[in-house]
Amino acid sequence: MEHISGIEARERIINASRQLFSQKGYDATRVNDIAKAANVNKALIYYYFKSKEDILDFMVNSLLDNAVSLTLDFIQKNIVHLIENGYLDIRPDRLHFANGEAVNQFMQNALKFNEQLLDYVIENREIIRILMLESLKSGKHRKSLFRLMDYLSGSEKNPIYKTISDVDRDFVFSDEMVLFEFFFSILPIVNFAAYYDEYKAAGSLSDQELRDSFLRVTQVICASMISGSDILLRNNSIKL
Amino acid sequence: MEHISGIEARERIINASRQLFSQKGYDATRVNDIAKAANVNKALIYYYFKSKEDILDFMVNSLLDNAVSLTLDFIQKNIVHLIENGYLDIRPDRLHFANGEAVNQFMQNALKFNEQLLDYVIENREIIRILMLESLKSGKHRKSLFRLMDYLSGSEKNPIYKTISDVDRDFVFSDEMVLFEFFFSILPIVNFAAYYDEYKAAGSLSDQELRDSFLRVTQVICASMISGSDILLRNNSIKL
Amino acid sequence: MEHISGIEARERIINASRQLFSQKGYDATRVNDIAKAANVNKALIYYYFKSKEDILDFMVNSLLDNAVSLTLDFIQKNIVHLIENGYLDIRPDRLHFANGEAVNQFMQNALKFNEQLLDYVIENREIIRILMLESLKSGKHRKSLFRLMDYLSGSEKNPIYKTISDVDRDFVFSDEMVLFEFFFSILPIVNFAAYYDEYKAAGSLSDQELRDSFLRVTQVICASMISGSDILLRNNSIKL
Amino acid sequence: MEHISGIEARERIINASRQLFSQKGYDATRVNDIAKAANVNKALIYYYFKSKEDILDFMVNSLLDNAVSLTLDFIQKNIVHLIENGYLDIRPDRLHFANGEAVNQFMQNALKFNEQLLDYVIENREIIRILMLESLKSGKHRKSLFRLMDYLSGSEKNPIYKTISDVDRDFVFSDEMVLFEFFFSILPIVNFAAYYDEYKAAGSLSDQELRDSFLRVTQVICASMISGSDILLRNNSIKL
DNA sequence: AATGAATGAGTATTCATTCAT
DNA sequence: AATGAATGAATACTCATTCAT
Repeated sequence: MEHISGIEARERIINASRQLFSQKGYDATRVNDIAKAANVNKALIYYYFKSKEDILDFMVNSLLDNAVSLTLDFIQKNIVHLIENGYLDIRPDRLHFANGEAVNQFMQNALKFNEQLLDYVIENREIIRILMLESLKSGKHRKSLFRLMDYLSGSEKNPIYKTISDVDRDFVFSDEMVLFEFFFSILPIVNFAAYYDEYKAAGSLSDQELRDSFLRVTQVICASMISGSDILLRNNSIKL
Repeated sequence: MEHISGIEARERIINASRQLFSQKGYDATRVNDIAKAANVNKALIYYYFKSKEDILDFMVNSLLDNAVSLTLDFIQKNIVHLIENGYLDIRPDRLHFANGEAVNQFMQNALKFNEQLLDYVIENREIIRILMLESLKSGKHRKSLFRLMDYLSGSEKNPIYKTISDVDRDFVFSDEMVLFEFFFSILPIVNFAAYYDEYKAAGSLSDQELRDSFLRVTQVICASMISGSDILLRNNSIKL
Repeated sequence: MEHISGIEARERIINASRQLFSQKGYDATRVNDIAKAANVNKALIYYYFKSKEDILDFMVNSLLDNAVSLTLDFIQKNIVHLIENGYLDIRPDRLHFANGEAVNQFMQNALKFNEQLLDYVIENREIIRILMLESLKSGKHRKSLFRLMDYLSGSEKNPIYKTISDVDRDFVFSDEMVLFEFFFSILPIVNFAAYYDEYKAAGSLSDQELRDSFLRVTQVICASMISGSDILLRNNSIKL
Repeated sequence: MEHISGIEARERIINASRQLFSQKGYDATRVNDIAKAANVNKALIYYYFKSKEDILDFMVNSLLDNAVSLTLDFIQKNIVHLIENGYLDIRPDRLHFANGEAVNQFMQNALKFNEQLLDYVIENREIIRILMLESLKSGKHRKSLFRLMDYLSGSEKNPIYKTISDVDRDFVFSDEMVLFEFFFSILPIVNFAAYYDEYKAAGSLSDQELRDSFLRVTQVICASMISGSDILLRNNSIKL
């Protein structure tokens, strides 16, 4: 078997694995099939990776690393700046902005971030699917998805927390805010990516419409966290 | 092997399967392990079920049937009644209520329904997990989760649509509303159930607190669909 | 595949394994070959044994157990009796007998024991071969052969030592005696069994002649341990 | 990978192979492991050796050649001289010496030879181990160890026989003597070397003590072949 | 002399399923 | 209804060897 194109064998193995893991799940994917799809000798897979699981680990880790750096970048460029200048105060229940101007700027930047994030997850939806699949099982990657949630918690090890904490000493994540963020922000995005193709096949929206619709709702959710919105969390107008 | 308790062998097989499928995923679960966990002879599994897949099918189908009848019941008892009496008009972007009284009644009933639904999915979270797991793969059950979305679409075959349509001839589901409902209502609940144990292990909330927090947010999302809320969908204040 | 004869499948697997391990060594024996030789389905081997190594373990352990019980039996019936009646005193360098009569009786019994032992090892020479093979490697059975040597050492756990010690309080194995016994008694017998077929093929002796010749030499070695023989161990006529 | 020391790659390959073959056996040794242990590229092994087996052959052959020349040297310098001068007559059952002086000289020289031989085999115990390991299998080297026995047989091709035969026309090896020599002289030495490390780990003797003990017993065995010893072979005092 | 990449044929082990009783 | 034994087809992984440079 020759170097068919410039894409190196190792690269082809990763691509084929991603596609197959994403389609059939890790367990149902056969190393044989990866070899065929990647057009390499089966043994070569073991030349580059210690085991089938090693391929999975590699992919999961790269994804998480990327997602986190994307988020950190946003916070660094936006939240930090607003807090430093006194335009934003993060309280347990809401984000409090100094004025409408600050709100507008935040919402605009949030939109940009969400657009960027959405594009990233849609592009990487195969790995996201794998990540979800594995996080639902009891194996090694059960907690992988929850690593994302860790970035919503207040630990010194959490770079996101630390970044905000450095400029806002009083800052604290409330449990309910974390839950809200996780189940109504992170997971919807992850789900959106994971079920993107399914959803598109089922619905009538185009790529662009689908993306925009989702973004709009994302902004709604985002807005609901801002003080002044009549949608409130705990101890507020809505009683259980 | 004797009848250790009154629980029949078939029942034990189903329980063991549910637990194992939920933990390790269908593919990674071995018929051998099911036999051991159910404390039955491996061959007996094939006496009760045609194949390993047959066990999965059985469980997925019973869950979906239950979830749908639960929802239909809610709609029958609430939505239908409100529409018939002219208190509610479902429009593409929002739910329009005749007065505050109607809103209050709706929100109260929605809360009851969500409580009921939440309890149901938490109790059946193992099967939900399996359902998610399988819906992420390309196999037979890939579309199982999307069957739920079908109940948000306007098809004569959809009993929910039909039920509402019977009392509101103009009624139509807008694409964006379906998307909103699916990604920000159904999927969060499904995810909540699927990740319930993981989330509890990671966070600090008790069963009750966790459930209440989630319900509160659920109400927020629900409220955002009601006209008068300042959170609006398409063609509204939030521009992309 | 049917029950071809009365010999059960498990038995056939063991026999085939013994033969193949003995011929080619454990590592060079293929589970496939065992299956063919035993005329069973390859998977059936894993029904009866956890792994290829498990078969080896089973065989090595049965052999050692048998050999030890054979030896214990001899000591119980002979040595113990002689010591109790004051006919034999085991000293660090030699066996001291009360009179020629005792020597004769001992030598006769030793001959019987050696005959029995020789027949046993020749019959089980395949496993002995395996045992030697494995004891030369660094794996799990490296020390298996040395378990035999343990029966020449003075430990309360050693049933042979204990048996003799019970009737002769002063009794002690000298290091040199153990070495002598091990390298010039046990190992020659083990080697004899292991190389039996090779030796026969190379030499001109019949089964009977070969066996008798070896026995005669065995007796010589045995006799050399008796006081009065002019062949002496440490601190004796032969100086280095 | 660079030339780490002056030891050439080929040398390092041989050393690594010897060690690994000796530890794990030929079959269980991987070419990969040899490459790592020798700190050379795997392909380089095939530059120096035709195949894995080729490495084994090389080592086995060098050992045997050395051992034989060592023995021939001893016979040339001692036995031949004694026979020529009429001091020694080799008969089927025993070595007959003309007088005590001749016996003493022989025993002294035998001791020297045994010391030399012992040092040689201990130093080369890794290869000896390999030789034993392979001689127990059915492969190409099954007969390697028996090549040593060939030097005890009366064939014109046997340089040892020829050397003695040249000075003692009546000389003949009796079958029983060959058996005695092989199982109670050659094999114990070979075994001693093969199990040297194991034995040392198990026992309490130092290198020096262990070597001396073994030598002493060797002399005992040697002495038992001399006429006048009361330990006799066939047709003698010990009857079966 | 040296090496990173590649490969065909295996190798132990597993697994869902079936059979005979 | 229940079971111990049996099986064909895989399955992940290995290994000695070769190739191209």
